[in-house]
Amino acid sequence: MEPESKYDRIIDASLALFAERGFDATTIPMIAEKANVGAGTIYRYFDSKEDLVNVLFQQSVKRFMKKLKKGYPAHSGCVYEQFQHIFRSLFKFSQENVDALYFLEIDKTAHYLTEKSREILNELLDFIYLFFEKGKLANMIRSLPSHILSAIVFGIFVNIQKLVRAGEIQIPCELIEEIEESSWNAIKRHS
Amino acid sequence: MEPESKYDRIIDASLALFAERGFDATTIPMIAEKANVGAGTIYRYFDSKEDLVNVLFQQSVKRFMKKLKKGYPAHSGCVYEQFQHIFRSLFKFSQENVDALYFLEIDKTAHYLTEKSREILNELLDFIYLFFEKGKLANMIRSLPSHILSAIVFGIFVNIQKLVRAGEIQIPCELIEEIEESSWNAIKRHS
Amino acid sequence: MEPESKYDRIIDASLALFAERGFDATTIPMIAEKANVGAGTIYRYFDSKEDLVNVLFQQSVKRFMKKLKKGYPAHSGCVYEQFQHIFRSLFKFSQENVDALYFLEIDKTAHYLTEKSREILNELLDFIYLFFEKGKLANMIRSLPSHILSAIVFGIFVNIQKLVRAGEIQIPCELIEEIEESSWNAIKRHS
Amino acid sequence: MEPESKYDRIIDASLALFAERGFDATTIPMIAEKANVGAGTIYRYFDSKEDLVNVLFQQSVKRFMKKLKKGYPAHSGCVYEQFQHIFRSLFKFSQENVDALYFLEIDKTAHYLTEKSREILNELLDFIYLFFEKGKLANMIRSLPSHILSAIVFGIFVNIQKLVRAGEIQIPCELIEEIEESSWNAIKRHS
DNA sequence: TATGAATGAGGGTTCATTCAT
DNA sequence: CATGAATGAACCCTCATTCAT
Repeated sequence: MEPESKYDRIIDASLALFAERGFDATTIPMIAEKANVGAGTIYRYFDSKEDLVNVLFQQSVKRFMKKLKKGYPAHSGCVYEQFQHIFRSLFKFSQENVDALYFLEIDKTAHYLTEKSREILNELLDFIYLFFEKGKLANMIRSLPSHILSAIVFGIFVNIQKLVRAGEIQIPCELIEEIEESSWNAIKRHS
Repeated sequence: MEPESKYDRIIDASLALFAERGFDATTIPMIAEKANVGAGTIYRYFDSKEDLVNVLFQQSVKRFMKKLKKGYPAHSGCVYEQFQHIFRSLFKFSQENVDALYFLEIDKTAHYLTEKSREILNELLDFIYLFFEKGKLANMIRSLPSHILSAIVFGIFVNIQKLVRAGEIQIPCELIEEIEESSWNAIKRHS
Repeated sequence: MEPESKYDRIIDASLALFAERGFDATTIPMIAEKANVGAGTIYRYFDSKEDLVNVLFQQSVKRFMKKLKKGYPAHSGCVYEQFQHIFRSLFKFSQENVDALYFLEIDKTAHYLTEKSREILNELLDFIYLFFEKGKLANMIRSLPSHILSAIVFGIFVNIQKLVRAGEIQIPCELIEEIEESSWNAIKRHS
Repeated sequence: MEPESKYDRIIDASLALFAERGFDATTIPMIAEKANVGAGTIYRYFDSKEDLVNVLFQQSVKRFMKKLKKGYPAHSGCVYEQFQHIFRSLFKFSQENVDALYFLEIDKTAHYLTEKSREILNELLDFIYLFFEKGKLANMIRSLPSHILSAIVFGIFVNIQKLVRAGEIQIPCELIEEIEESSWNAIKRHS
């Protein structure tokens, strides 16, 4: 018997496969084999393949948001400190689950996402956008639309994470401060 | 009769569909209908769906590379000028064909890419990497691995382009200089 | 705990479901839920779904046959009296168990019936046929093959019973004498 | 190559199988094999298995209704003549297509029938009911609800037709007049 | 004895690909 | 050359049946 419960094995296997191949190219038999369960077993835990991906999506977004909000220096007023918190949350999150980051890369318009999933993603985005709005008011952040600023930070991070998953970078830990600074430079206001 | 040749119509239709829906969610009948040809006709020009996507991929990468090399200030020695050229090539390329950019967003590990396609992508990457290596030697670029620097620039651009295609940004033309500066700030050496 | 034994609850639940939905559209989980037992429990009492339906079939046919034979005026010689007994047995049987009648409506060629079940049905038919044969000899019954005469009487009754189960007739009790007469008219010899 | 078109072969094969085994016990592979076509081919002609059965149902009911209305002595006023027409239409219809009669035996509440199908069946039933209503007014028909009278006539005919399909009766042609009379006796008013 | 989680064969259906026209 | 009807492998999913508890 495997160390994990069947549910966990299905979660892990499908997360890995979705991250590697995408939703449409991942088949239920693939997930079943990787999770070492029967194909039918997946349907004891999830209504459908679509349900499964949405559970994973919502779980991932919620976990990231929890990590983000935990210890967020909302009242320090220091924009850079807040940025650092966001960036390091992203890093820690990706360290804990390389594959879950796949969902932060997903297009909001992905055809298999439910309305509920989109709502949850929007909660995350609202949080991020708020940071940028405040940062702009404080004259610390570039005067760009918040969704563009967001696209910049996440674009950088997610694209680098792809390299990690592809095995092209072993331990980005040492570089992470450099990348953090680089990201900050991308969005900060250069007086 | 349509203005374009059947071959071109197939190319255009499949490019648009792959960009909109992804490879796996795009079917041959969909392409045939959009291209206004019979499904069988596609197989007169391409061996398979996989062949088609690889032709498109290679064509897109090659076109971008051509644009990149044309007028590239290789000998000026000015790193910033070179960066500007790269960034503006990217922008012009995306202006001329919104859909082709889909392939610059594609993971090198996409399950349908052939070895040949990966090689061609690597040619592009080598060019980009060379720029970064020289830039680092010239003390103009951050001391980060070149594939990370590349991931930063392309991560920013492609992620923003997603917003364009999603219709969330109407005319990024006005913002493009801002974004260019932002990207440059992300990679340049801040003494 | 339910009033009935688990066996009885399975019998009742499956009978109701087969009558309502048919054999093929009834699933074991459905039966288990309605009977308030685990799905596996059904297999402690029956070898298979097919076995279950055959047990029900045979039980139903036997019960009806028992009712038919009980008090049958075999020696009165009065064909009409005998017919009345048959018809009223059918009616009483359907009153006592609306669902069991499902099996008298079943085609002898139903794909899930075993040879044994067919034999038992034939025993019933033989009894019925004998009645018709004697009735014809006594010049009381139309000169038609017995299986046709049988098809007439059962066709009428079972088809009307369908209306009852569909809820289109509330209380056929008042009409039953009319229907009995109608059925008798269909088969009796009109001199 | 078979004599019929693929469409016709699918129609014939599925009609035979539905009549023999019922909707739920008939599988698409079964139909494909009997029709000598690929399974996928069925979906070029029908949206789904449900669509197929509804097409067959509506076709059958419409054909029967057409036959029924053709030459119907609506204005003769002679109830017996009208009954004869109905009965003989039923007979001719069953002669032309043994299997199509399956659908006149179908429960109106069958889970796979669409609303459209039910409407079409109701048109047929309205026609039949009207005959009975007029017959009762003319004091020629028993004073029973029309749907019961209808159940009687169709119950008889369809049940006998089952014997034909089971191969238990070879040529009912000779007996048909007897059966017609028998059916008439079942519903006519015996003064 | 009783359970229901687990299974995998087989259901309905889609779609990349072929080929007769 | 061009087509689209035809195919069947493989998709997602259900459910009869088994078996560890």
